[in-house]
Amino acid sequence: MPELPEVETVCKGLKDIMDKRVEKVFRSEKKLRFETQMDISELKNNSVLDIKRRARYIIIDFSRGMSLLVHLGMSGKFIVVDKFSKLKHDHFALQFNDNSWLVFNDARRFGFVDLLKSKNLGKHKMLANLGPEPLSDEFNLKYFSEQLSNKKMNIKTSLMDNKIVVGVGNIYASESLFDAGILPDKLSNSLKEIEVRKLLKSIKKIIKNAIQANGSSIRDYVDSGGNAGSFQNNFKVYSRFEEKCLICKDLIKKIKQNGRSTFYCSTCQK
DNA sequence: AAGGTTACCTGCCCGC
DNA sequence: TGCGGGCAGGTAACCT
Repeated sequence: MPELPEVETVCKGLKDIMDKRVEKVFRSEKKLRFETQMDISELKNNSVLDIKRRARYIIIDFSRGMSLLVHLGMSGKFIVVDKFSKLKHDHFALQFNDNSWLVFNDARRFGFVDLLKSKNLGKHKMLANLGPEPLSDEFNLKYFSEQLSNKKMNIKTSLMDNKIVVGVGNIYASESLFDAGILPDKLSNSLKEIEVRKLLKSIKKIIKNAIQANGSSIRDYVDSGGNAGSFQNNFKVYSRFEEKCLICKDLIKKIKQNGRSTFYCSTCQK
């Protein structure tokens, strides 16, 4: 499901649960990506101190030095509801002292929930080797040029490499390359400085705009309040195979790169 | 050792 | 209507 703008939107919505105290915990029988390090019943009687995002991971800090690390995978939802109805793909839930519930629902179960000591977060295998946030100052021209100059793989695959920059997934990789006017199958180390500069700017712009639109909803993405995003209305190429390019009217093309669909305009992108 | 391929899952949509 | 194939927003363990 989610790329950075979607996870950011979910996180913003979760501010509702700030300071609430956990009264009950629920875990389904089904396996997620992996099991929690600590027993989730440890959360009982502890309060939510903070909610953060790093890359596509959601971090909820609780009292007594515990943190919940959550990834939504492809199909995960993290929703606050008044009544918990144990739907088919509900795998984890917390009931708070005001009787509201925080529910993790994930049909494909590529996501996970982990509970660990906050001080161990930095060492967590999923967080330890991440590149910079796309909107941060560390993601700058010097850094980006250096990273790409080492890479022989196509530029679209590099954009989706979390060691280079986090949070840019299949949608925003295609959209950023279109915005920058760069063909997705160019080799990363073949980009000229002016192209790297353009691409850097486009990634930041697209991610920023998508956050403002509360993310993109294609099939089933919803935020913590159950609301869809609207950035799908701004797609220039993604999921527009054989539709007219909004700029030049030529037909949008689709190719497979690393097993994932890439959309682009062969006239506007060089 | 970088870079490509496969696995992990369920659901939906399309063509036959 | 049913069934098989292909596809889906992610990540990392495997191979070469």
